[in-house]
Amino acid sequence: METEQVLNLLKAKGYKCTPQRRAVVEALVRAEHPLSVKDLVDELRGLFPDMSADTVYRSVKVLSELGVVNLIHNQGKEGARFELDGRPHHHHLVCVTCGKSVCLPYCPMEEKAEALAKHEDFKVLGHTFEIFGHCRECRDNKEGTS
Amino acid sequence: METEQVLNLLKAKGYKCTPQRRAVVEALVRAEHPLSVKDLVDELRGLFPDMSADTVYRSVKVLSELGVVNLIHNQGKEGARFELDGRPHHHHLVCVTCGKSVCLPYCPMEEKAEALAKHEDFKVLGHTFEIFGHCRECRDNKEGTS
DNA sequence: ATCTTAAATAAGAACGTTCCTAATTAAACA
DNA sequence: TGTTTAATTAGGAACGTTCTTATTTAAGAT
Repeated sequence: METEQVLNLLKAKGYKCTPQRRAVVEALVRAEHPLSVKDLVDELRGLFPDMSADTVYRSVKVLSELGVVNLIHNQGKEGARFELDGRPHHHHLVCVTCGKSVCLPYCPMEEKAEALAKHEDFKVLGHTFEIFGHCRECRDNKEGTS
Repeated sequence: METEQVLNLLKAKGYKCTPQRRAVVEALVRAEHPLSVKDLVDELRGLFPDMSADTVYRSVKVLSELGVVNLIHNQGKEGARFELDGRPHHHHLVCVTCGKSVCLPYCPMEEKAEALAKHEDFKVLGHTFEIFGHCRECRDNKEGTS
């Protein structure tokens, strides 16, 4: 997905297109892997020396409400990560050692879960699903150093 | 599940049985619904005036590692909640307005997810799955006041 | 081009949670 | 019973995230 498409979507939904937001979108478009808020702030401080972390948080929040960005919760000490969503909704395997995430082409909501929520007369807004553990590489490294 | 069983399990696993921990366990055994850390701290300050929040966090962490306590992550502003796990592993519907949670007799890991993680050669440590939205009551209240 | 206004911003306070450190204490053993 | 030791504790610092407030600004209307 391209920067202008995202910005048009923002406008269409009544959001303003500020230089800071454009920069956040551009950084996400450029990114090869999911970015943390710290990644984004550090990168964007080059352009906007007093860009606040809050602006990044609010930008990615809006973008994920629009479905343009995926939020990857991290169990570990590291914070959340964000990626542009050029593909259908999906979830992640997250390595608690190195923080890397692998996309999972599976969503439990498409199965029984949605029906169960309906059954409880619950208006669903969203859901989380993540698997965390150790990736192959981190397990190999541990063996090597022990 | 009863307090002494839990404490025996703690001992059996090499954890110490401190008065603070006993009190945390007793509070969870007594509880009718999942408790937040604040709930626990407020309640236990009666017995231990300078009980720290950290002690509660560490206690419930140990208990959930032992599989005795379930952690319910909350998306809203309110923090996590904990409940004694007397039943098989399950997940929750969480209302983002009132914070209440409803147990969901369903776990996506039992289905395709486990196989997909294996396929990525990923050593699974755990997972999260929660559905959030508005419960019936909160939707009714909103209609009434608007 | 200017005015108006609702939305976005930066800064820092606040909140939930984790981490660090020094002091305390439960449990095992002499 | 007293000693030793590793686990646990309280307290506060630190971290990620959200909220509050006062200021700025993009976008639409004049």
